Amino acid sequence: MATPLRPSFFDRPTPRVARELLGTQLRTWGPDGRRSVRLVEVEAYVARDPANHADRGPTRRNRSMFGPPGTLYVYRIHRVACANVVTRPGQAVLFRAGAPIEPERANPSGPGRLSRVLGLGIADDGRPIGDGRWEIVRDRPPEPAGRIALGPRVGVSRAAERPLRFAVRGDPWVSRPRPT
DNA sequence: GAAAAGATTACCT
DNA sequence: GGTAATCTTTTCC
Repeated sequence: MATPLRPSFFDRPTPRVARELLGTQLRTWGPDGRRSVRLVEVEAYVARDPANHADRGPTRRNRSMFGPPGTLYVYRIHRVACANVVTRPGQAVLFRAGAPIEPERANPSGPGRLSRVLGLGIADDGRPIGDGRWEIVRDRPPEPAGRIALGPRVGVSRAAERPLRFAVRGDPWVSRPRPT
């Protein structure tokens, strides 16, 4: 009983969407078939947030962040692609880590490795959820609040103190540094 | 047009 | 734990 998340799921406050994404399955389809991970770590990028790529309005890089809820936002940092899902205009949730499902031996711990495992790249920027290329499904109840660790976001130099990182407490696939 | 910074990762000691 | 790799986007002059 796997329920695909619809665009309306994402049209809610970003931190709440982020929290509820923990434990869901993120799936893609590509030349090598289906790839999937179970999300164990995400970060919220919100309004009036200096760490948010969209904080200074639309640019070429972040234009997909102003698309409808459920839009995929992929950007490159150094040599790495990182994937997000848009919630409300100019806000998104970054997929930081997952537990491997398909293939079992993959290492999706870290936003770059997660995108790599799923085959997501710049070419996928702007794709709507459920378009046949990617989807998110819920196949188990949401993680209870007591099993979620909150902490500061990783690698950001501005608004670094805001607790907008969400992770499944104690999960071995959560990336470093592990939140307490 | 030039320069700096970066939502990272891999590999070093 | 620290740092280099590496390259695109953004920002500033």
